[in-house]
Amino acid sequence: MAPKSRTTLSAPATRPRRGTRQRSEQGEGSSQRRQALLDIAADLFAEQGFRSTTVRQIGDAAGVLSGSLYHHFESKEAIVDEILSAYFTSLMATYEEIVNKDSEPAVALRHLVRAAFNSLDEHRAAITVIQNERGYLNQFPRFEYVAESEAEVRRIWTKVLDDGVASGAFREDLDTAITYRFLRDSLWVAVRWFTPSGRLSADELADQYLKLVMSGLEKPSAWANPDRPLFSG
Amino acid sequence: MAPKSRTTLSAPATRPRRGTRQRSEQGEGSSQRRQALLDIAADLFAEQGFRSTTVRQIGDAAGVLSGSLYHHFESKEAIVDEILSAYFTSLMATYEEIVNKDSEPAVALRHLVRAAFNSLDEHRAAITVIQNERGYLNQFPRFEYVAESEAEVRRIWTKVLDDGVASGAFREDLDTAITYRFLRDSLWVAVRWFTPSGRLSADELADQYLKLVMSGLEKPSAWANPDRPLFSG
DNA sequence: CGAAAACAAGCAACTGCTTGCTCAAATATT
DNA sequence: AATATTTGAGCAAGCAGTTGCTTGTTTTCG
Repeated sequence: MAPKSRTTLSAPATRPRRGTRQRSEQGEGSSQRRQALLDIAADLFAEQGFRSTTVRQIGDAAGVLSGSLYHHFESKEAIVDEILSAYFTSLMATYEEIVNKDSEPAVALRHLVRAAFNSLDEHRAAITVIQNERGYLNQFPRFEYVAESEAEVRRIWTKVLDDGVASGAFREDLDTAITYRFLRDSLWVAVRWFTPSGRLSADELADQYLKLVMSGLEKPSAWANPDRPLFSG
Repeated sequence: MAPKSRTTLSAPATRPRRGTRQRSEQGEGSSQRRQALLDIAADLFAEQGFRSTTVRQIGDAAGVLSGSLYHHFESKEAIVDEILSAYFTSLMATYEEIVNKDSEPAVALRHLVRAAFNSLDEHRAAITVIQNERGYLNQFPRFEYVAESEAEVRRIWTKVLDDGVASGAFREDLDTAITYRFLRDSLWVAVRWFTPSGRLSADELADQYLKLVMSGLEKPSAWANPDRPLFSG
């Protein structure tokens, strides 16, 4: 698994660069078979991580010899690459929609939290791989976009927090940088135990989480209005 | 790295007791060299994970050929085993001390949180490996104690939360099981970014965290006493 | 048909681990 | 003190199996 100076970038990269003939619309070709293989690989990556998953395991799970995978994908790395880019593309679209609404910070935060929980199941593999293998992937130019996208995500969340502090919705002594890390960690790591078939749905879990995070563990003191809303909006 | 039906236990079986004195009950011997090798391996495990770290990398980092490691350790698994058991032994001792004090739930919680942050640096490798490789290690009887210890940890934390709800210190509508998971996740995953040489010390970070988690993001309403303590105790 | 998909076989590099040996320092015996 | 023995630590070489990937051929099927 040497770096192997392949220059292809992320998924939207245009060149299939496969041999002589360029079959129409290849590369991004979306045969169902191809997508099925991606899903199978994603499941394994989510379970065992990227490095610890072998191409032979992927082949076995797909009922195919490992060599046959290379008819569909350039390399094992190309497989995660597609999984990761799909995740970030989807995530960024969701975020765009949320922040473009220009809602109150507390409302925007709720939308972000819900979006996070709702993405856990569909993008389990991407989230797991990024968490467990960020350092490793960072070595490769191919995966530079991962760090860039993460920075963008951080900017979006932090802005919502900062806006909330500025508008008086959140406590003014909030360290938004650290708060973001706590939120991000607890949200994304939930990928390890959250399943939509469990006791709580993604939205219910998001609401539980918001209640905890907005109002805290502590019981409101007796002299405080017991009916005050958990969060405004 | 298959489970491998564990046939040879090697050395101690055949060898008769050494002459006059017997020390070094084999394996548990703790020369400084041995400890140094453990530390080196721990750093690599923390950086790359257990499965992705090779014995040759450990050897290289120690300035030794990989084969020489087997003079000190039975196997690569034996190395993580020692790292993990050391962690749990230390953690349980700390917990014992905390819960034996029988303090108020909010105080006990604070102690638990501080203990968690303070363990991050010293036990970085153990915490990282457990997080990223729990599923894999669970396959082996050798590592059964990991799951058992984790369950014990969960019991301890959950009891503190339940006590807090019962005593009225924490809000009564708290789902303590879910709350524990959120707390655990955000605390333990901080191992990825926390360094004691950073902006905040472990205790300072613990206090930031407690402030967030006890009182929440939301600004106390105007009619509430602005001087109410963040947590009692 | 002819393209898409899979197979069979294998390569070079790497995996955890074992073996037989060296060698200096510590310990025991004379 | 001088000699003999044991021990701790390591090296060099290599094992059997696994890794990602390649190549040439065969099957499947619209």
